[in-house]
Amino acid sequence: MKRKIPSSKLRSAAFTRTRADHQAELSHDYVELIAELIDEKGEARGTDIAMRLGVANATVAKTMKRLSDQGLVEQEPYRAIFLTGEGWKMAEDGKRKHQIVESFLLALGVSAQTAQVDSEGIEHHVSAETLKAMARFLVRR
Amino acid sequence: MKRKIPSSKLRSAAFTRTRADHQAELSHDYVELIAELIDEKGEARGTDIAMRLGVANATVAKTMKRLSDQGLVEQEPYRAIFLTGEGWKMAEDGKRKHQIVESFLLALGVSAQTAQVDSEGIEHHVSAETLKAMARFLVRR
DNA sequence: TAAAAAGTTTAGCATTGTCTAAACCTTATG
DNA sequence: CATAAGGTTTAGACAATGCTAAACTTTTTA
Repeated sequence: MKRKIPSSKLRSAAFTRTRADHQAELSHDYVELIAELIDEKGEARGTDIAMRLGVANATVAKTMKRLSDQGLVEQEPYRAIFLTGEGWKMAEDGKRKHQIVESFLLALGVSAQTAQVDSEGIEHHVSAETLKAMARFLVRR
Repeated sequence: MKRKIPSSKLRSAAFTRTRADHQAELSHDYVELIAELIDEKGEARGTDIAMRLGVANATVAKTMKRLSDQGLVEQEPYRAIFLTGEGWKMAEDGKRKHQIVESFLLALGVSAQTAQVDSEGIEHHVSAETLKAMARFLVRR
């Protein structure tokens, strides 16, 4: 009973998804960095986030409000930023994905630096199925 | 004389690149679709673009103005849209990339539908080096 | 060929993510 | 412990991308 999905439908869906993805990606990047900073230093401060991400302090402050509304981070005014349970889950998930993709690219034979940079970009667009295939490749190759 | 690039620098660069990529992605998607429509029907009309991409007519009109400013498309008022030389180059480049990534995912063992969807997302984040590695894999596997 | 239908453009608005500059707290230091 | 230095927040601006509604042009059709 499987019907072929018309490619125009698929395209429109993919395009719509792209828009949503871009917002999600930003959240992921911020959340993952906050997790790293907490691991490294015990807390994540606005300035540190701004510096590492290469954006202005004000941008970080505004983004933190959004992430807070989304239930991903917790923050008191003028204090450092922490992750909620959900935030941690997202960060760990991202890290896992990232590691698989990066290792995969290395195994494929690209340079360490390219693997690092490309995996940041690719990480957010890899479905569970593709991720599994990459993991399989790493084991079986 | 090679110095190790600090990971914070790399991250900021990657993040910055991500922002630029997101803007470029939209242009790419529009341009590639226009190319497809011209191949299929001889011309690309606003309504067709809007329908396939799932956006409003007005959005297409606005985007076309931007693409025109960027020298990617050509258009007379109330007439169909065509690509400039640069536009064609971009479209062909994207198509080539897309095909490599999609074939690669298939070769990796993911389903046809996942390959189609994921390749749309991944395509825009793959460097020349990674693309080459994927092509090599396709040939040598 | 005049009227209806279809397509395109313009106007005006909303949202997101960024910035700079200024105001505001907190921490460190003399 | 007063003040300077350093972080944080707020205000206001801007560009990109999207929308709806209305105006306008082109094409179709009766």
